Amino acid sequence: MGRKRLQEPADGRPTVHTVAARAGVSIASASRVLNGIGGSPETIRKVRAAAAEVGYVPNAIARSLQSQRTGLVALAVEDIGNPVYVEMMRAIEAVVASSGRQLLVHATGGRIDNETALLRRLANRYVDGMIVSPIRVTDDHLTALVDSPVPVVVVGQLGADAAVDNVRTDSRHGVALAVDHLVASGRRRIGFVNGPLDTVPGAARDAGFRAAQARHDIPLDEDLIEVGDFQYVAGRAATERLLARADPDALVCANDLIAVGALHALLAAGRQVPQDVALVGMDDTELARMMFPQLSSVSLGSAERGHRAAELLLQRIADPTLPPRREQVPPSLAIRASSGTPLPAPRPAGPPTTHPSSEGVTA
Amino acid sequence: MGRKRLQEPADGRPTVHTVAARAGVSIASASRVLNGIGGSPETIRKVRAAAAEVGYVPNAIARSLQSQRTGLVALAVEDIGNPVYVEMMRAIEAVVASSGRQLLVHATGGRIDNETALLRRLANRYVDGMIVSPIRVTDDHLTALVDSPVPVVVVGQLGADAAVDNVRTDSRHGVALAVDHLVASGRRRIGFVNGPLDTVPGAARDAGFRAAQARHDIPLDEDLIEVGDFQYVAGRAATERLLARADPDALVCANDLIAVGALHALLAAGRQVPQDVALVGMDDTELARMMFPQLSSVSLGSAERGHRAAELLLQRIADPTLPPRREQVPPSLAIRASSGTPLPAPRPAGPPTTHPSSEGVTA
DNA sequence: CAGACTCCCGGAAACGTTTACAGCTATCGG
DNA sequence: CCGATAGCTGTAAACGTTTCCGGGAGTCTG
Repeated sequence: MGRKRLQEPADGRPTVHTVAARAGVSIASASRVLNGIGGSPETIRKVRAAAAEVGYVPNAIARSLQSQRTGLVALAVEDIGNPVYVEMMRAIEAVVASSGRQLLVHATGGRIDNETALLRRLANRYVDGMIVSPIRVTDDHLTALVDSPVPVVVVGQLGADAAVDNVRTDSRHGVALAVDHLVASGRRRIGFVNGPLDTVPGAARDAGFRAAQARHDIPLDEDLIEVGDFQYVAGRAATERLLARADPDALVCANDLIAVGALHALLAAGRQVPQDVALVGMDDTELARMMFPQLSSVSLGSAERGHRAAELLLQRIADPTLPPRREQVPPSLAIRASSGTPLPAPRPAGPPTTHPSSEGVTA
Repeated sequence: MGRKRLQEPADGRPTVHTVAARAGVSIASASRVLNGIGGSPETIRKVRAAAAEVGYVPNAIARSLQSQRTGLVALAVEDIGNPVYVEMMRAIEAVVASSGRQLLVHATGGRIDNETALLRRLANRYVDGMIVSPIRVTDDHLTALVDSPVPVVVVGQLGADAAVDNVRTDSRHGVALAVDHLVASGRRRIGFVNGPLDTVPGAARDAGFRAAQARHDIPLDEDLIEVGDFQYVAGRAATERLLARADPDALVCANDLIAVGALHALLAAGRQVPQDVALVGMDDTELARMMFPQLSSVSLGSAERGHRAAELLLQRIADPTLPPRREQVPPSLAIRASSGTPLPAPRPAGPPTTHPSSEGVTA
């Protein structure tokens, strides 16, 4: 009796040993019954009873150590306050749930160390896989991604040849869609409110805007370009600065949060939207439809990207030997009240300020 | 040699055994070096080298099984799309990070089974503790909360005597603040757009509205009360229904998402805010300040509640024998442009529709 | 009625880590 | 020069679970 294993841990919580002892069977039998595989009726009864009496609840950590899986998948994004990530998350969640797993989200808050720390911690087996959408990518970061012990899928641009599953869009082209639309509506003094240039999306959108202007032979006026943060407050402030020194007849914003800030700044400055200034956001989140007037916005297919990323991840979890793959989702433009009705209206349209329809016209 | 432990698991990933063998030391020494405790200079060198060569990365699951902690804390909320939870999350994150842990968020989507499933899964040791903010509470739920293997703190109303740490606010009183303010501004036909009555907050706010009306001797007009969902689209639809049958001069909304929907519906119907209809939201999220005009809103102290909940949780993790505690955060009212300037303006105010200040006057 | 087959059970190994313990060597004080 | 002490080291147990394997009992078949 002396060297017998301690049945009740100091912690007081029952283990499978506790219920096995109480039921008078071996831990193997207890485990089998608790997992619903085999066992004679009598054994089943005894084990179930014992488990109920002591309030047994299995230790998932121990189970995972044995089974080498946790049933959890993580998503790491910059900022959950941005509705675009919420939409992405919902799409991912749907796919992940269908595989019987649960999704956990972590907001990195753009603290890059935080993100790598998370990678190192979570990826070390706490989760079966991970989806990351970094807006800044360092080398340190990249190696952490590549030799993660657990499958990782990246949403967003990444160094060309990184050996990681990757779902991206073409936000340069997205900006071009917006500019084309505004030019076609007769706008010429098109302003651009961007996010930080040292982020991957910020840089891409800047390049896209300049290229589009050039393609339309519009001379570039740096006064019409302003940079802030990918946030509402910064977008509003940036727009105020821009309006103080220039007089745009249209504004392209690098995301919807910025666009909402711009709308606020415009209205506060007494400009009418879209009569005086046409406004186009980006990401096409619910936020764009919540505004009055509703905002035109370039969809970068966040939900679609999330969906694809989740599927890539599940496939890689199922077969880790798969070669790294890359998928691309094309942008599209949803035209709504904030940038006026398309010039030759194909169908009878009411006045733009009354009951704008929930559905944008997709270009 | 026959019964020697397998050094390279089928998986191919190196374990502490791999590096120990490669360094020519015992696993104990290897583990010590890797954890930075002790070891002769020579041993340290050899182990470090071996670890680097094979690309060793420790298995966090195994470590947790041994140490009985994971360094993770989870937050489970209804809907991350609602900015109120984002604010709460940020506050929680700050506290949790200061304890060296990381925060994971799960959106239950209101699927009650999902929430209990999450509780049972995560709480079974995957995380060191958990904060839950349920909007519907069933018995099943409650028992899952009470006998969770891991500390749990609930944010929101809960059955009076549940033995769980709990942080709440008084949203009945919050609604009263809104009504008082509107009545004081001379409004009499006050409408109310609420969320589902079978949710805890929905029921509380309904009771609060009725009580406040009664206190002001305003006869209750059921036509002025409408119920939808705690979402933008539902709020807009509910407001449209309400406007179709009644003519309010003010509207109280059960949260900011609903309030934004209401604003959209009002503007689309040609009503001026606040001239024709004064509007007050609830939760005082960033969304309220993003609108034009900015929305008055009843703050339920979400950030503060999150902060308190996180501290309660950390304390309970440190000492699980603590008796269950309950804390209460009082509501307050932020008055902004959507409900007009307070009648006797204490300081010179510009016209309400120009550049509304970012700061509301707190009642 | 013997052999084959099925079903159930318990012992023990395994997942990968940390750590208590004991043994060893080298150093130091007297 | 000897005993105490400090610092390293390796063996083995532990965390709580699942699962392989061999043995025993019962049933079916020829």
